[in-house]
Amino acid sequence: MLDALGDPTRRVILETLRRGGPCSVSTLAGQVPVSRPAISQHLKVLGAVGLVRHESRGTRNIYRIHRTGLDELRDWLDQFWGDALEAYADHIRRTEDRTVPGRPDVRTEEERDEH
Amino acid sequence: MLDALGDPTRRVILETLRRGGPCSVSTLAGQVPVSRPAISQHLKVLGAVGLVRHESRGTRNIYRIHRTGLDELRDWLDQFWGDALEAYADHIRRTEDRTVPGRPDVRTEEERDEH
DNA sequence: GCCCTTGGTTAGTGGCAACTTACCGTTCGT
DNA sequence: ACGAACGGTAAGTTGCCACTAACCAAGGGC
Repeated sequence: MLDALGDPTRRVILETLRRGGPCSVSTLAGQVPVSRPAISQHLKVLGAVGLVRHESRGTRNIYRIHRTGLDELRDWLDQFWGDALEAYADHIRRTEDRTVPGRPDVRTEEERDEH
Repeated sequence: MLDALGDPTRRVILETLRRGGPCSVSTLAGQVPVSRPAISQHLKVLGAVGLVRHESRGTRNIYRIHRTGLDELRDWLDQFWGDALEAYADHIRRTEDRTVPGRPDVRTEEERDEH
């Protein structure tokens, strides 16, 4: 998924499909500075992770953006965020009992965050 | 940004920071199957795109996840989505006048989507 | 003072993946 | 039926990047 989005030309392909709407492989190859076979290979990768769908129309294959992959990315992002915040809260909680007894404002190094 | 997330070991590093909270470089190197210099280089990349922040503590550098990069990713995702839908609507609108006159339910091939 | 720890940087190497060229099957037009 | 357009696949090359080893600088503890 993120591997698929990691390649710049694949992002250009997605961007082209986004701006121009559904498009055939040759047309796509005309707008992206790369050979047609390369486009095919990239589309294969993009299709494998659900970022793109294609539809045969005669000899032409029309490709379009598909939301499955993007939804997946969004879910990953949301979960990553939530879990990160939770883990951070845990981290604070873990280090909280290291407060020096009797001197509540003196703390171990690890609790201090930001600067 | 997406280039930074494109590398698997970088994602492992992020995941480790997410699960364990803020962490020093050596500790990180102990949990990720890669040498310490590699970790440093990856952290440099992650820091450059705002996915990570570090804080010097003596000789140790404590790294933690930073939201800037993730926010940027979310924004990109939202904008990409919105624009894609809009572009798709445009595409429909463009092909709409190709409807066969007098037979509103007969349409040119290009308007049909999903199967 | 010294030494050990920590970590960023450099130089060099290996492997992978992006790209092109060539080929082949399919489908449309005539 | 024949040729052309379209597009997927295979084979081969190249360039980039992830990784390691070696070196160096800065702090902390004794």
